[in-house]
Amino acid sequence: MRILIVEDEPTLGPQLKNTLEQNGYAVDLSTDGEDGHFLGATEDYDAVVLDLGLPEIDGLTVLGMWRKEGRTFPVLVLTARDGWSDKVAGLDGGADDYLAKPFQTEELIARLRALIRRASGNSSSELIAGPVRLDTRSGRVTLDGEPVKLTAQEYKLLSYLLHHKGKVVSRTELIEHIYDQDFDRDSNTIEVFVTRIRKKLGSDVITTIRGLGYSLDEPVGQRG
Amino acid sequence: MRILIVEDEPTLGPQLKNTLEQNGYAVDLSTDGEDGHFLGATEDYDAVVLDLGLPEIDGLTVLGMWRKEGRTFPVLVLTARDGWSDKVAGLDGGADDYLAKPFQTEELIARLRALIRRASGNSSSELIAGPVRLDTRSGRVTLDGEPVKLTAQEYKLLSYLLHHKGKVVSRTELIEHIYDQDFDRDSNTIEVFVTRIRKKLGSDVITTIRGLGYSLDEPVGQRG
DNA sequence: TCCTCGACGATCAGAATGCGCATGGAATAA
DNA sequence: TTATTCCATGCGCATTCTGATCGTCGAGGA
Repeated sequence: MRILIVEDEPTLGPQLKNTLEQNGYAVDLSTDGEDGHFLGATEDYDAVVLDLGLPEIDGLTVLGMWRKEGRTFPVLVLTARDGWSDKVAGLDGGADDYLAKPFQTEELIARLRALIRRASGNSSSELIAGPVRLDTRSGRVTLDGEPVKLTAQEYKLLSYLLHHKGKVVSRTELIEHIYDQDFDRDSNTIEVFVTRIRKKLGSDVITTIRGLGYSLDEPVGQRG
Repeated sequence: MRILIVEDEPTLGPQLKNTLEQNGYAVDLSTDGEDGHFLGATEDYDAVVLDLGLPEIDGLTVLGMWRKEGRTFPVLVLTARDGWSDKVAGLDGGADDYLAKPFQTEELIARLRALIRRASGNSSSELIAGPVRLDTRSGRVTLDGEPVKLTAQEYKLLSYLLHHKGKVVSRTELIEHIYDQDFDRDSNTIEVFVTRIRKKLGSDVITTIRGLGYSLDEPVGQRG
């Protein structure tokens, strides 16, 4: 899952980025409205954390532009003030959730998780595909009930596939959502991690659609 | 489905081509207006992605020329962000849809899909012929509800026939729309793939019109 | 109506291609 | 150091293409 943070405070921004990365997200950080807007318009994010009090362009304006341009990613709005009116304005302006500063990072993470879950149409925090279960809250993965130890990247990849179960996910899409902005697209890392995951969880968990990408639901073999 | 991209930016162009090819399209890329116009005038495309800001000849001019020459393929116009007037001019000039740069590739793909669907007169993303169903969004094919695994080329061929249900499609037309520019036209690959598809989906799905080509609905021979 | 012939399409098997997989080792982070 | 991630290489196999052969349809003549 890839997240954009638009936050100008010099300490809070990097700190958030760090925390979220430790929680298994790929994070891009932007410190002003213009750059932030550009990133949100070009790159493909699973969620955005947007501070309303930005220099240059106001956060609400950025949000409005995104929505006008048809961007649908969930946006979590941060505001400094007691800003009750800000909250209203934010939600009206197309925000999906709202958090008043100061806040505890734990809460931010919980809310982000919920946003991403909702956006991908899942109702539970536990994602299931056959014998594999992934709990987005604890970050644990089990196979037939047995806990399995996944590395960070393995987890990210599996998580993204689980969030888009049934859909064919191209290698490009995986790269875009697992890594942040600057990453060399010409490599076979995705294949490597798919191989690793298959070794740990069984080879039939992830289906290869040759020439297109990977998928989680088995495309053939249902009966009735 | 075959698509022409006219885009001069050295990174965006190839990247788009790559993405679209991963999504099962045959793609030709042209980097300037003159060449682009020539391709659009001579070859047969299912849709065109046209950047307005081109060197030499302006994109709008190219579009105008095509329309004057009687080209009817749907055109998706790309323009720089502020270009509100560009949008109006583009739509007036015969464009079918409009996307402001920067944009997300996902959205481009979705819009292209919609354009091609509309151009072929289909209203749903699901194409149906008898017991066969093809969902253009997920790329899945089912026979009597059972999922069927098709290879990339098989899928392209079937997809084109479904988009032109009822029409007799010549072998040449199929080759032109399934492969990109440079492909040896003298081969019997089409026959081979028709055979393969018939094996997977039943021999009565595709009707042979001797001397002309293939067809999906039998144009003659309904009863009652 | 039947037969013959020619042309076109269908099918098959082998060859070639290219994609995806696996592995080991280098680079990096913890 | 140890674990993880990344990269490069070679290999295997599914897919695609080619060429040859077989089958079938239809026209024309008797």
